Amino acid sequence: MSRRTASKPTTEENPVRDAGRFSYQGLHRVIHEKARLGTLAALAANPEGLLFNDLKQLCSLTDGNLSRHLGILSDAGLVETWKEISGPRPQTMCRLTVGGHQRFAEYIGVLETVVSDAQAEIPEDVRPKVVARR
Amino acid sequence: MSRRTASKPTTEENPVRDAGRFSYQGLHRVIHEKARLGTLAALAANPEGLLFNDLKQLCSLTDGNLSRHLGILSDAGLVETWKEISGPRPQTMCRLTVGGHQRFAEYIGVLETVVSDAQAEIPEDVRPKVVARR
DNA sequence: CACGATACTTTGCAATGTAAAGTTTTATGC
DNA sequence: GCATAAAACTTTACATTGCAAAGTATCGTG
Repeated sequence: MSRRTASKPTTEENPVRDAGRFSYQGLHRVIHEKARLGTLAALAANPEGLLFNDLKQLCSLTDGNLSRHLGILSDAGLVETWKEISGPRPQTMCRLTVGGHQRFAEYIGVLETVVSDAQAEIPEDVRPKVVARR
Repeated sequence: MSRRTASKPTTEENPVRDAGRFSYQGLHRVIHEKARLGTLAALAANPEGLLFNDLKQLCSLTDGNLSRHLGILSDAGLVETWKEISGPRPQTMCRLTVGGHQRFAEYIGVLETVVSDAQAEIPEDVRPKVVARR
């Protein structure tokens, strides 16, 4: 079991032929930031939208933090927010825009590439398994 | 084909039960930053190590940029660098440390979670396929 | 109608990603 | 053999931005 499962190193003998191979241009900052990535993932998992407070809990963010990140995501056209008047006081609802959904999907596609690049070289005995949560 | 393939929204009716579900604590900044993620992926793909310049090309980074990021990765104990005197002038070689390899693998494990979280809710027709490169 | 709670928003600081300029060492032309 | 250029990094400075603490506005309650 000492042989690596993967093929020989990608760049063996001539690394420059693969210039830009690991630049991951698609990892745009607006989405890549951890808090916003979590936010988008939560919204993607709840297409009907989420209340500000639920989103806050799901992503373990403070009020100020979520507010700022939502602002950034709104400015980027990835999410939309509106006031909902169901209940005692109005609350902010948010959801992905159509474009946001698309761009998030593209970003995830790049992440898949990163993961498969990495799995090609990380031996199984070191690689943690993905397990179901809770 | 209009039904979503995934189960009902994770947080339906009671989002708070899933508090922290999308906080992605394992996405540590040292690794998560795009330039460093690319650097680590390149080094993981070349376990024997890479020259400063080859790494620079592979990740499409400037000299100063790579230098700084390598410094950060070294300080964090993820990579090690040394001078190699093969050739006309000494060049810097870098490779993952054992711990760096391990921590990178853990990080990738979290990324897998992010990807599978996202894939659960992104319909296939919007989801870009992962294709072989070049 | 004062007081507290809820639901955010704004502000300020500290961290850091990026590029331009600087440094050191080695070849090369005159 | 000295000046100039190139290679290989390193340092510096600036602009961005993530985060938390403080601030604001609205609503229920006694």
